[in-house]
Amino acid sequence: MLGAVKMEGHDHSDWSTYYAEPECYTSVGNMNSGFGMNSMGTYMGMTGMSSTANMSAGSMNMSYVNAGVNHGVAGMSPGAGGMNAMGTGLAGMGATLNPSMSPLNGPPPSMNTLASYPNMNVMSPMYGQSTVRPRDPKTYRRSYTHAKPPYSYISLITMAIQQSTTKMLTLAEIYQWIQDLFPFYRQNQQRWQNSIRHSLSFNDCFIKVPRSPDKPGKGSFWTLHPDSGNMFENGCYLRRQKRFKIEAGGIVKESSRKGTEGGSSSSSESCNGNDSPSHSTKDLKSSAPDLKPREPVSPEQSASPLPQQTHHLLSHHHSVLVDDAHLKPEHHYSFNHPFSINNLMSSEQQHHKMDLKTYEQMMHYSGYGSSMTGALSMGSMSTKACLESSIPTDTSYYQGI
DNA sequence: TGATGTTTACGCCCTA
DNA sequence: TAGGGCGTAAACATCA
Repeated sequence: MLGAVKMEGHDHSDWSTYYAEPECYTSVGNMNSGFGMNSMGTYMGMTGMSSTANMSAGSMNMSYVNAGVNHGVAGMSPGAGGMNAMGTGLAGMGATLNPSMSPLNGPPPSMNTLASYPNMNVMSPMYGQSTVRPRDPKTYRRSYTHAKPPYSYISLITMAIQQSTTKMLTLAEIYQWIQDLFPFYRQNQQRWQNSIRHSLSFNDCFIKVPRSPDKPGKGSFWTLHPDSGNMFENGCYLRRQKRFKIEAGGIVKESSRKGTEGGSSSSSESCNGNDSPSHSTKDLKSSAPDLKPREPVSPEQSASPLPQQTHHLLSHHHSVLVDDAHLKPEHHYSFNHPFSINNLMSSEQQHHKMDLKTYEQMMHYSGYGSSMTGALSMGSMSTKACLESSIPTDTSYYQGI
């Protein structure tokens, strides 16, 4: 299934020294059991957590979430406690984490603050200068901030777009989001940014939406194809099972490629079974240049400023999100995988809706390998209410920061 | 001029 | 081993 994630640190001359020790994040290859947490946890490094045996993998994942949330392109400031709901289910973790895990020594970390940025400093590789366990700087050289995240560029782009309130980002915003979230990408920008651009252009799952004339600026907005939602099965943002491909004629296909990446598909089935026939997906992509731009507005406004076509596109998307998600377990916002964007980008509302009972159940599953955990990360996201809470119209998360 | 966007090519790795 | 996903490089075009 998911391929092993190769550690890539091409430009670190002493890369091996960073990961010479077993704590380095390893292959996510065998996802069957405990994949998510093992791999995520190892990737994350969790320098401060190595001494925290009780720390569940799930909690690691959650900490990762916060990084994503707090560093979103929305300009959210870290540590605002937006992820309180996440903490809701982490009562047990507080004790585990504190005080050793908290660099603050300040306000007693509520469940809210558990998820806040300061803790991330300790728990996240991205901000990997642990303040918890002082080490000899000469001997402690591992820097997980330099670990390449186990996400493909497509995954990163998808995550960035999905976490944005408007579900549209400019290229620069995507760059910024990635860099903010993953310090690894603060270097060698030319290389990975080229890959990002390549991914955006090459993959049909990304749609370019031109700016409106009254919103001048560089570059277009990029959004996700409405039918691309299930590229990452189970929400695992590591490697797509199937590529989202739009064939001539508007058929969403799984592609095949050899030699040229754009090779046409041999299959005519719609992407991952998401056979939404309501519109021509080809049109969505091919006609993207014709789309009038979005107003970079709040989602509440998104219903109107968007040009007809774009609006149609997005509203279709939203309706799909709401309606289809309710019907289809494998939907965008039904991701229940440890590497799910939901684990990275869980919204306050989502976690509010994860009832405590569910969480308690979760906490009884020590191993992340349990199929429970992934779903738990999303709590009751399978419900329409939760799904709706995650659709773009819901900006309260950002507002609450 | 630099950022953005498109396209082609190639290699690596994984899975069936 | 072929097919497919992905990363990377590079050339080129367009645009602010």
